[in-house]
Amino acid sequence: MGLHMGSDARRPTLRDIADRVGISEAAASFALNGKPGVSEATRQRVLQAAKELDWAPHHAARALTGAGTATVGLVIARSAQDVGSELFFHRLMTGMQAVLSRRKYALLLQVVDSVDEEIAVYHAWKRENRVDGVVLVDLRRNDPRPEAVVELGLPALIAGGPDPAGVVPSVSIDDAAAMTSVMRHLKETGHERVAYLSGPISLLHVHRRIESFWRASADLGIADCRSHATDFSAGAGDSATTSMLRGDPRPTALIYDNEVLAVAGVGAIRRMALRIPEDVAVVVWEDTPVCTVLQPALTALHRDPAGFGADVAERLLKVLAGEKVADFEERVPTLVARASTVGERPGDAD
Amino acid sequence: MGLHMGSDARRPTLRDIADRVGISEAAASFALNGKPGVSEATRQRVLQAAKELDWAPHHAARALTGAGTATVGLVIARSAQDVGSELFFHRLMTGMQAVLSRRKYALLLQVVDSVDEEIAVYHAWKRENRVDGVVLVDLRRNDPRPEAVVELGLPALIAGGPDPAGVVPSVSIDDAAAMTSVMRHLKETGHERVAYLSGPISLLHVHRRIESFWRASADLGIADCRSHATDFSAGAGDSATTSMLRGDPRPTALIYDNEVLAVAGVGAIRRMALRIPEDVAVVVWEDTPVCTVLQPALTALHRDPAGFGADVAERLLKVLAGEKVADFEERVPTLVARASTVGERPGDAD
DNA sequence: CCCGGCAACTTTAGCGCTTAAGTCGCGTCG
DNA sequence: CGACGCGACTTAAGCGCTAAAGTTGCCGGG
Repeated sequence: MGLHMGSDARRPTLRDIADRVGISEAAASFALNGKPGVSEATRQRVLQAAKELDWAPHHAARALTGAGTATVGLVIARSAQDVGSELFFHRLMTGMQAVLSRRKYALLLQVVDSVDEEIAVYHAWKRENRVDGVVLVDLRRNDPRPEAVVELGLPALIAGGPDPAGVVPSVSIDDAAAMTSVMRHLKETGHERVAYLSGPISLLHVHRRIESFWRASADLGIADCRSHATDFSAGAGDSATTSMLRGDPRPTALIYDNEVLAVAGVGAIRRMALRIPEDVAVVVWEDTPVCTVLQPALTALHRDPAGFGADVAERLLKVLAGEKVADFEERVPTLVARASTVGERPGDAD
Repeated sequence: MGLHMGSDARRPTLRDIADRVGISEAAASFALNGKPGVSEATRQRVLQAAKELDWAPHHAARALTGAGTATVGLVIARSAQDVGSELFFHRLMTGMQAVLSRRKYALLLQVVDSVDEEIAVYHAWKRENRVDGVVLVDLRRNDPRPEAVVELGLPALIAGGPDPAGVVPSVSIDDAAAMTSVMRHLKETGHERVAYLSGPISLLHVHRRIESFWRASADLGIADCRSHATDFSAGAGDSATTSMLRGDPRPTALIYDNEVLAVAGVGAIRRMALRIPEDVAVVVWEDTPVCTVLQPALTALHRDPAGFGADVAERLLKVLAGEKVADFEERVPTLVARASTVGERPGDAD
């Protein structure tokens, strides 16, 4: 029924096209790749034949002759995949995909348990020639990955750099500026005591945020600041919030490094019968659907993971094309002020 | 520094191994693939040489000789990727990966905007020989995809079936049983008027849930039931909740099809100054971190997306191996009763 | 003692495509 | 008018691996 093309219908090859047009395979190849060596007339006939036969280059065959694999790899270490950042990851990936697929590149995904395994995957990919390049995410302090991929000769790009060692180009998010905008906002809304509940310091971006937190504290003259590292879990969010708020004097504003932490924190705040934002203001470092839907809505740092992913992919493709690419800094995340810091403002059209 | 293996160091091939051992390429190939035709002694020497040279089969070369591509594809249509289900998807994927990578399979990912584009991707993958098989997600009513992959001769498996047409095997979740358990729970906690805020009926699983909802309503004798389809958005969750609760008599329990809907709904409920669960009980069809962290914690249907993904991958691999696989039903999601239906029970250790 | 048969290889061919190195006819320049 | 250059192809080789079809050398049976 209809044009039946079962699995047995051998896919067309260059041979078929060549035969149909009455030329050699090589000529057909030239024509299809826009190379010189065929007349325009012939080229057209080849193109036509290719279309009629529904021909497409055999991916493996191409890869075998030296063209790349048209595939980029992404390894997700399970630790980087805690519940708080899954959404971010997912969007990063889909963002990457948007540009990759436009360029006919595929995304190869792998989930592993540790950084060591991750490096093992890079080895395997390289040995088997499975990918042309990889994206490194969630850099840690003293991360062995940049060195590893360089040594392997595996083109790479860091999502969320910059690379301290400077050996792998990166696309990064300006955590310092973002933190500054958060602190400025808190300063402007009258806070003098703010606590930052961060993720694990082993993560490079967390480390940077903490540094900026203290710098901003100094620069803006916010006298009483404290920070506390968590493991990103709800439990940690709850207990850290509780102990912070037991302090005397207690902080008037809390910054949470992710959504899970924040929602747990809000729960703890409520349990202590404190009001948001009158008693404590809350800011979250990631704008997720939950932020807008909670009551009060949470002021959040809004970034664009998909756009980030797109930039990452774009630059990785440049690396693959042999271009030297410089480190790139994303647009600074914007602070979206909501009720959790500014209170209900009826006229707050949005 | 250390064992340097720059990108220029040509990767070893069968030739290298053969030379080193002093046999032919073919013999080496036999040895490495456990085929008869070489003595055990030789086989060992080949294996040894392969290890020493850090050899691995060239993926493209293998694919070219008829072996598969050791890659399975997954296309995500952007519509299926609304904020409420991103988490589910992400976990599904990582679950698939767990089994795929163990078998040396890779996951190829693609994001598209429509079902048509999705089918186009399958065509392209097939033509270019990029994948051995694909996973179909988020089946709709009259979905053209099962037919399409069959016609293409592209092995496939449906995640979240069963396929109404019965042409593609599936791994499915028993929505009917799940819905029944929800309804039974509500009946037991004394509800006689329940409203179901579902996703779009065009989705097969939503359709099934709605059907089961009504069946359960009849079976359990829950007199006053109503259901309302939404687009999964927070806005819809808010407005649908509001209008439901304006009904007279108003429902005493609300079932939400996903997290975003639920959180928005809880917001609306609060705005109407109703108490949870005293005035309205709430159940969510997906257990996410937010459920446990909200106050009151939300009773939720807990499934295991990663386990689901693993099952899907496993069965797809069987299909690829040429085995006939029957439709498979996952363990029924379990209802996790929390404060939003049963109230605060201090003795509720967990 | 010769031949079939078998184990243990080797040779050859080929997967689908690219590319370097021809080949051939034709217009052109000295 | 002949060598030369060039456009338009064709041939051949090869990417790394697999698999079918040889090729040995050795052993046992008739």
